[in-house]
Amino acid sequence: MSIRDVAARAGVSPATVSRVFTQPGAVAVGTRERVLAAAEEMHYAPHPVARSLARGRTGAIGIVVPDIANAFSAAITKAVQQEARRDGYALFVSGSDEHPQDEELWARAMAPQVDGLLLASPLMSDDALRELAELVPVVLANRLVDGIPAVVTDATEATAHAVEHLHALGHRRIVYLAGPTGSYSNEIRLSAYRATCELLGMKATELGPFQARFSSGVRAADLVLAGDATAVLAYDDEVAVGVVNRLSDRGVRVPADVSVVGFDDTSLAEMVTPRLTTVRLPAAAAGRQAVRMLLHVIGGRDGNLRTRLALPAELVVRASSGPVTGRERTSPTP
Amino acid sequence: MSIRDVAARAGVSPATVSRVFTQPGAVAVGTRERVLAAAEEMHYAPHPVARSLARGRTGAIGIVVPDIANAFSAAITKAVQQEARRDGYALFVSGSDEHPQDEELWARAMAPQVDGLLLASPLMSDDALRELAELVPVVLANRLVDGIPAVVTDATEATAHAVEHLHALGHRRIVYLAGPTGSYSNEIRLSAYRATCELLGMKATELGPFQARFSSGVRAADLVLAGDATAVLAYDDEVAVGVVNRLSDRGVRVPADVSVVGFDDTSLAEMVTPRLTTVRLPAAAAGRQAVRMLLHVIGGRDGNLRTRLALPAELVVRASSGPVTGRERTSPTP
DNA sequence: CTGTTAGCGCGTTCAC
DNA sequence: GTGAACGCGCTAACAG
Repeated sequence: MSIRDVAARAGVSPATVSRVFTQPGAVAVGTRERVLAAAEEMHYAPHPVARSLARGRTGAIGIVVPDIANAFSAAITKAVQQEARRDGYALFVSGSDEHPQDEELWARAMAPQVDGLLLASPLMSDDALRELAELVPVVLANRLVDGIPAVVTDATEATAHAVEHLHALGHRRIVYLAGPTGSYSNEIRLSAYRATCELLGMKATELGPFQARFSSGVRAADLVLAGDATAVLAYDDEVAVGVVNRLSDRGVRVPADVSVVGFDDTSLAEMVTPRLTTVRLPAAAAGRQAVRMLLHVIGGRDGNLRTRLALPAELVVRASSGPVTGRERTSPTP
Repeated sequence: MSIRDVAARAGVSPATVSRVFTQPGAVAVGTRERVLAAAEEMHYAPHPVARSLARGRTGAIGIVVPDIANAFSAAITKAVQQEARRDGYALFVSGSDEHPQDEELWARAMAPQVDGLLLASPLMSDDALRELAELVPVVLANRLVDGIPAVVTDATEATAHAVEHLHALGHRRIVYLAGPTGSYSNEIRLSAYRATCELLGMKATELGPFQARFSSGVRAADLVLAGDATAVLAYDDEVAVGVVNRLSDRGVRVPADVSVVGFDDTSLAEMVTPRLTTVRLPAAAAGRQAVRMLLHVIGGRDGNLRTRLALPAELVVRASSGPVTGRERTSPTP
């Protein structure tokens, strides 16, 4: 049942049927209704693949995230999928497992079958990114590269707030648990952390790099305890939760002995005990805006959309950060 | 740069170029290398859309999950994506937000642009499912419908183990927090719960239905406390964690006063305090097997793959379940 | 082993 | 407002 069958059934040419589905206004009302009726009866719908070939557009976009199962990636993906769907676009998803090479591989594999690509927190090189952007419209999320449109969640200010918050609680030795090297998010957080420490006259100490997962936090916790820090700024919520867990297991109380702050404010943050103080990143908004930007680049959109957008983050104070009381150079019970 | 350009450059016909990329063995070595060289120089790669149209297959499969951001859905999706990629298939993803109608809508939207569809814990009717399966190869995950291939995680036995576990700890009043009505997982859990209660001479009590999310658990906790149950079997980990949180907030200790058991064993289970006793569902294995089955149905696979697979679940005892001590008809401090 | 011939199903000029 | 003709890029059936 192709366009020809419908045409025959309705007594018109295939071209007219095509018009009915692409520019209904250009067809006489009577003809249109006759065609629609025929299509309805035959359960006809335009074949997406044939349409793609003829139009040169696929009606699909793709997204590559560091880890599909990671709560932050999932939050972005969810928003992206919803927004894409609103415009009739389907969404391809691929996870890179934080491997720059896989990332590039999957991105290139997707490129020819989509109208545009969304890269979330990509780790590949600027050059690789630019080459990719030659092949297909690309929008970056949480990464900045000259010449490529991007949406970033800007945690600079909020990170400063986090450090100030801890400082105000009396903390003078705060350690930052670094995320993946080359990650834009990590660089922003790290530099804001350093700058604020300097501003407040504290020494900046970093541990890592760590992969953005729970087990990294567990491992990091022992490293933290080996030092004299009273507060931890972890790369993301998962790491932070790992830290809290291990600390608790070792008898160190949070926040009485050590304060812990995360990043992202994924749903996890409110589910753990104590509830996590964290820097909230607008994942859903970023995902939505990235799609808008991508569809704009792909074309068809009117109005001038900005090609670079920074969405501010925000410190959310909960229960994992508190005043300094316990751990003053006294080593914890192991 | 199409197949014709490469053909011209290599001095062969388009058909030969096509063969080089589809059945290299059928082309003389010399010719093949000449073609490959030409293709290389011109950065030629077969156009996926044109290929799809000619072959009648898209090289993509789709999955519809209840909620992209849900940890269990994400775990399945991740495994599915990895397995699909191994066979060169791209993956479309769509979330239904647990709305049966959206579910059907997105599934139908995907149908014409994929070679097969994976439906995870679908809520739509059997008939809707069968109609869909007429349109495109379908494999179900965690749902059983006559005539449609399926992979299910079978929690029957493990649910019994969970109830026995609680019974052995001295619990005699266990309440089950039901998940979405019409959900296969919920039905399995519920009936196994009832059967085991009966077997052990306990009254089965249910609350719900609840949506599979944290906030549902929070709400459910108060309902639980209004009754006299000493143990809770929650539809899934998220709900269980919601229960634990609210219980803690109300001064009820877990597991000293009330024991809580979840389902899924998502990463969440090990991240919360106390660590969650839960029935582990083999999400990744189910995802992988579902893909294998789908690709088998789509065709090309040899060997006889079973069309229905049940993967056993397993009770994982952690810290949220313990002996009855506290709550013996004494109402908790609000 | 290779080339020729036909489509796959639709969109889009052009005339009418 | 409508139809005929051509092309999107590739694969498949048939010759040779």
